[in-house]
Amino acid sequence: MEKAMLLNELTQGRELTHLLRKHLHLHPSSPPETRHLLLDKILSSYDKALSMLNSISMVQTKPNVSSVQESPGSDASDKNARFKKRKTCSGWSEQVRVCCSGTSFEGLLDDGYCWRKYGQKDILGSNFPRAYYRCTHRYSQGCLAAKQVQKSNNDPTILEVKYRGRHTCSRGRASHFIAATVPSTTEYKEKGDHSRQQQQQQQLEEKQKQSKEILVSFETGLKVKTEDLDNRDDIFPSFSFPVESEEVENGLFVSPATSESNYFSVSPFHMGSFGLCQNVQTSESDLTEIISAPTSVTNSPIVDLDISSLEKLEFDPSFLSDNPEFFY
DNA sequence: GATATTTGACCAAA
DNA sequence: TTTGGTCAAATATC
Repeated sequence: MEKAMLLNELTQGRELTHLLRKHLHLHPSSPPETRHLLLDKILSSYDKALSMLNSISMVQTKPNVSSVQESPGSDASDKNARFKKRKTCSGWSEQVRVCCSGTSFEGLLDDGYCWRKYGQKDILGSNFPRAYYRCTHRYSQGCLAAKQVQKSNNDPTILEVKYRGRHTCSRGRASHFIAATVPSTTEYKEKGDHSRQQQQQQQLEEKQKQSKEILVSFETGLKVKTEDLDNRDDIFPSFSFPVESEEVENGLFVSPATSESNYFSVSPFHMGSFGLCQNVQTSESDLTEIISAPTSVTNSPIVDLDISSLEKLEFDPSFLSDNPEFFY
């Protein structure tokens, strides 16, 4: 499955390159923005492919990449365990990409938990520093959840967030970012589990009514991607876009059977992922539709597009493969 | 005063 | 020796 996705990404990159070439040769007077967008897409596609390769190699070399929380020495509250873990072994296992079309990330980073920043580092080869956060309740409740946030090299509007550990704290905040649970919802669609999916949908709708503030954040433009990860069954319970749901806690939202990327776009300005180019208005009901949009998620490899300015390029991934002649 | 953030230093893995 | 992750003192904010 990952191989197929990888091929898909690489194929997409190749075809986008052809498209760019076509633009350069046949439409030399086309606006430079279009070319830049194509370039961005190509880079994103290869980015994705590379990250897939990385995760695959991680699986091969480290069969057990489970949450660090379960490994000894990861409990930083234990002073004696200080520095025992390091980087690649440290188990940053869940990666989410948050893209903001605006200038502020704060709302998007508010994933429903209380995080406390404890460090920041310049990372070699990265244009932007990486910030380290841990749960505010680390010491009061022994919650070991942590995350690191870094702007993407290729696209500073994208935040790459890696999560580690589970939240064991009793968070007292309203649930946020329902959208984050969407991946699983779409999984159900894929699997044809309609009844369960309907239940999820109802729950989503209820929760949406309870958290209008989320919409404000969404209106600023948000893309969330969960990249796959080997220990999928550990992702969503510890995934830090919480939903106060028994089902979530019990894993109904958990353990997607596939390793496809899950990608969401809920911005009227960023409805750009392949296959998710419907017109969108930002309202609660529409948000629900967006969230449940099946095609956008599993069929859409992460490609950060801003189709708003690239309307002519709207297409579906299947279109790419079904219509290779389009590019020639 | 309590809590959060910043930032230089430290540690250990690579 | 380099570099990522963390600590903790200083500083800022409420």
